[in-house]
Amino acid sequence: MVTIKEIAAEAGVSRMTVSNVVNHVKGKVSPETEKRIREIMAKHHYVPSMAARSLSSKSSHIIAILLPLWEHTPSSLLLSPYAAYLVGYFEELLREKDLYVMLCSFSTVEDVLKFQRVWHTDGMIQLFPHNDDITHQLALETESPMVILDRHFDDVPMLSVCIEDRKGGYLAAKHLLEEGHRNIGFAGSAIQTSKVVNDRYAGYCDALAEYHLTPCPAWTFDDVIRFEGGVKVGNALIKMKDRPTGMVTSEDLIACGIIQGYQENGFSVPEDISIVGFDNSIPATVVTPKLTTINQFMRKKAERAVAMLLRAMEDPTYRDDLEVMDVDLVKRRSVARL
Amino acid sequence: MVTIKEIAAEAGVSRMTVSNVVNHVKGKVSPETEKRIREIMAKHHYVPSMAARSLSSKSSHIIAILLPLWEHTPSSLLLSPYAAYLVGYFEELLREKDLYVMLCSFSTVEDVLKFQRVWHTDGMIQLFPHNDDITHQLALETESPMVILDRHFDDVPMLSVCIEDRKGGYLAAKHLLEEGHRNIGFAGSAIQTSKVVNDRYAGYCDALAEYHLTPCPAWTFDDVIRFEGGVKVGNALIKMKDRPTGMVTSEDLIACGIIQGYQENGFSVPEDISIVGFDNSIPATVVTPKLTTINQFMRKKAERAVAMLLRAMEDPTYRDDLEVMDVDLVKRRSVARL
DNA sequence: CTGAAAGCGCTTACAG
DNA sequence: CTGAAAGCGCTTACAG
Repeated sequence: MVTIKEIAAEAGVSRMTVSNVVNHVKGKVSPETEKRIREIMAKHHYVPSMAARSLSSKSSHIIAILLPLWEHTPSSLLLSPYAAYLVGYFEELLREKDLYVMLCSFSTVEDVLKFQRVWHTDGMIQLFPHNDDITHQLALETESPMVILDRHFDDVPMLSVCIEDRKGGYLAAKHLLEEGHRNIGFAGSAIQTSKVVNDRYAGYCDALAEYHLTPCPAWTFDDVIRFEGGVKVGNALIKMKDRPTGMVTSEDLIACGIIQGYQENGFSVPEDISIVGFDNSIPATVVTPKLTTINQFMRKKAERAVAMLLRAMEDPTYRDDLEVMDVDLVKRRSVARL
Repeated sequence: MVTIKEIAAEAGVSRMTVSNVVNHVKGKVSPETEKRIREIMAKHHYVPSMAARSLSSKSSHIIAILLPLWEHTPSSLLLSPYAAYLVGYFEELLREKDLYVMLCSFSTVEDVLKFQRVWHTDGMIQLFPHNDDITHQLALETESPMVILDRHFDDVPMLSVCIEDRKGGYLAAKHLLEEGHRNIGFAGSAIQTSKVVNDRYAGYCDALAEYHLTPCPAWTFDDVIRFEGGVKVGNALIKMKDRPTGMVTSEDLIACGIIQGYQENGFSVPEDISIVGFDNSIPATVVTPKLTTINQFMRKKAERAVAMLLRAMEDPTYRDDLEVMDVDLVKRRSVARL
C-alpha cells in the first residue's frame, strides 16, 4: 500500500500538500505542484485510507441504510421490492457524492447507536420505520444526521420524507366509487400500528364518506401479511354471502394476493371484484390483470431524501423538516366499471 | 465518545488489557478484571472505533457486495428480485459474524481495486458477474478474498458458488417434452455473452437432442431484457404462422413478460403456450398462471458463499474452489399437457 | 503557497 | 496475567 508519506517524499513536498491535493482544497497548492503530485498519485494508484482519514477527521463518509428487522421477514427487508428500489437508488446517488453505503439491520435503538459509534457514520437513512417508540427515540438520540422515510413526528425535531398516504387511499377508493362501486373493502398490513397504513385507510374512509358510506367491518382486513396474506383475504371474501365489489389495499403485493385468491377458486378479476394496489412496484405490472394502483415516485423520493441528508450534513442547524411527496393513480386493468 | 484510554483509566489497567477484553483474547485477562472492565464499558456504552481498529490492525471487518453496473439498468442491480434476496441474506449472515456490509457498484476493475484499497476490505462477494474479462482480471488482481457467484474459470484461482444451470435448462425443456411438447423455443437475456444463460440454453438443447429435435432459430430469442423484453417476445410469437407450443426462459421475469404478451392479445397461458421460468423468485408466484420454474436455493447459496468467504479469510491458501448447487423443477400452472 | 508538530483510537510486538 | 513503546495513515491547527 502506497501512503501519503511516500507520495510526499517522491514529490519532494510535505504530506500536508499532498493531503490538500487529495481533498481538493482550493488555493492551497500551486497548479504545477498539484499536477506533479497528481501524476505521482496516479502512477502509484494511490488512494487515501478511509480508516486513517476517518480517524483523524470527523468524517467517515459512511451513510448507513437502516433496515428495521420485522417479525414476519426476519431475514431481510430487501425482500420487499419497495426497499430494493430505494436502496439501489441510494447507492447510486450517494456514490456520486463520494459517500459509501453500509447496510444496517436493527431491532433496537441501541443497535443503531452502537453502529453509529462504531463507524462514526456521517449520516443515516431509515427505511420502513415500523415502531413509533423506536423511531421517536432514534430521532432524539441520533448523533449523525438522519433522514426517516414515511414517518414524521411534530413533537421532536426530525428530517422526514413522506408521501401523501391519505390522498393515496382517497384516490384509490374514489376511483372505485366513480366506476360505480358502492361496496368497497380495505385490506392493509397493519392499520392499527402503522401510521402509513392507517393514513391510507383514513383516505379510503374519506372517499366513502363523500358518498355517505361507511366502511364495512366484515370487509376490513387488518394485519394482512404480504402476498400470502392477500391470498387468504381473497379466499375469505369468496366465501361470503355479501361480497364487496371493490377492494382498496395498502400494498401491491396484497392486491396481487387477493387476485390470486380469487383466480384459484375460479373467479375472475376484475369481473368478480375490482382491486386497487399501492406503490406501483414491479409485481403491479407482472400480475394479470395488471394492477390499477397508487403510484409513488420512488426515484424522486430517494433523491429528496439524499438532498435532505446532504443539507443536514452541511448545516448542523438543519434538523427538523418534512417533505411530503405527491402520489397519483395509475389506471390499468384490475378495476371494472359497474 | 468514550475511548479505550478512559475505560482503562477508570478500570486502573492498561489499554492493552481493555483491548484484550474487547477482542475476546483468551487467557490474557483474569476473570475478575474482565468482569470489572465489561461493567465499565457497558456503563459508558463503550464501543471500539472501527476506524482506529482497522488502521492499526489489518482488518476492517468490511465485506463489500460487488454490484456490476449493467447497461440496461444503470440505476441498480437491486431492481432484480434475485439480487435483493441475496443481499438481504448476506447482510444477515455476515452480521452474525461481526462483519459489516458495504454496497459497491462498479463498472471497471479499477473501481473495485480502488474500493478495496480505500476501505481495506476484508472480503468481497460479487453478484452477477456479467463480463468475463472483468471477472477474470478481478480474480487475478483482488487483494481481499473474493467469492464470485455464478461464474468460474478453471485457468485462474477463484472462489465460486454456481448452480447447475445446464441441468436447469435441461429440466425445463425435458418437462415440456414429457408433457408432449415438441415445438419448444427459448428466450434468454444474453445467450451469447452470459455463461449462465448460455448453459441454460445448452441444457435446453440437450433435452431436445434426447428427442432428436433441434432448436428452431425463429423461436430462439436472445438479448431479451427483463419483463418488457418478454412482452416483446410474446407479441412476436403470436404473429408467427408456426408457433411453438412451449417456451423455456432464462429468467422468471422474461417468462412473466411472455405471458403478458400473450394475454394482452387475447391468448391464454398455458392453453396457447406453455412456459417455464427460471429462479423461482417472487414474480413466479405472483403472476397468473403461477409459473412452473426452475428453483434455485437462494438462501443456501448465500450461506455457501459466506462460508466460503469466511474460510478464505482465515486461510490464505484457500483461494481456489468451486461449489455447484443443485436446482430442481417446481411445477405450477404455466405448463399444459399436450 | 508550504511545512513541522501533535494527535485521532486503536493494535502489534515485545518485555516482564 | 499486565503494561510501556511505537506505529497504523491520515488531518487539524498553527506558524511562516
